[in-house]
Amino acid sequence: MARSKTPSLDALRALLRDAGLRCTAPRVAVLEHFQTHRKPLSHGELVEALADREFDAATIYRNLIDLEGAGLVSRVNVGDNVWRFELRDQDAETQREHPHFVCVECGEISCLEQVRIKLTPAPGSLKSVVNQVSEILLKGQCTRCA
Amino acid sequence: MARSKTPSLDALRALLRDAGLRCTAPRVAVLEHFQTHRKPLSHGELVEALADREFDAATIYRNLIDLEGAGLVSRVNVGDNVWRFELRDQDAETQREHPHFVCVECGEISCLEQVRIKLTPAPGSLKSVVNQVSEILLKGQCTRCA
DNA sequence: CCCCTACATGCAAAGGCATTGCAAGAAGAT
DNA sequence: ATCTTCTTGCAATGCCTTTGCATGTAGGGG
Repeated sequence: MARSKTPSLDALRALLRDAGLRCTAPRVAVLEHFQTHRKPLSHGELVEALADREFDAATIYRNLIDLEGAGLVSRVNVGDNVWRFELRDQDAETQREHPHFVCVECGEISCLEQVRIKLTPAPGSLKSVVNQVSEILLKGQCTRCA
Repeated sequence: MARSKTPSLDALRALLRDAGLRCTAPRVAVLEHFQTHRKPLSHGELVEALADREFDAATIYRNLIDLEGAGLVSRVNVGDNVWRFELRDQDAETQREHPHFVCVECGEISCLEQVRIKLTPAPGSLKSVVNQVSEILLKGQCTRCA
């Protein structure tokens, strides 16, 4: 099966159905937008992006929560006190959370899909506190702002 | 000079003065509290902790901002959409930002002072986007919640 | 030691995003 | 086609963050 680069609406509907969610216009629209904008988006950004569809903001909000609950999107916080959501990789077990990088100057958010991060336990603190790392956020300066 | 374990009020005042800030009761109180509670605290937590002093919440809020601007405290966001502040290491150049770890279950925040983190650029994405990393946040499960 | 000015505080209010209650509406099974 | 259950719209609330403005005070100068 080819990697569905095509935002086939039917595929999205199937995705929703399989997740146990009803296929409603707002949900499909949200998923479709994520499909074509593969990076963390806030509720507000999504509402604005779909403004022409005239969905209620609360509906989109609850859809994001629902999609998160269904595992279709994941919620990330890049440090500006605004929740963001992004499409989760649905490819079976390939599914791996990736670190995010936020430029402290321009605010651009990047998904570091390819980067490996290694924690060196050093002395004692790490092992005594950290059991498992599930999310990584890096902040700094991006190359464009350098 | 010994590492000032003593929350000497005079030392705190000097710290403020050197930072170009006036020594007011709220500021000293805030710094003193940080001195004895060395971990990220939110504005709300601070207000509550200093409730008996009856400082205005807005005053404490602005003090946090001022202290941050002066480099005495740093602002961190552990992913719960609430700003937190913590005392910054003032020891000359020893001063190094450390990664933070937040347990997604109990919410406990840990400062990983000793941990070294290595980013493996892998393919292309890292180098093309990241110029400099200044802040690291890890989330996961702590050993107590394991 | 008193005076002055710039900076800080208190009080109040506004803004933004997150979250929820409720009645009307629509998806999907029968 | 009908019915049940999940969703949507609309409105309102809550919490945290942020700011305006008049009053008060720290700290330098006289």
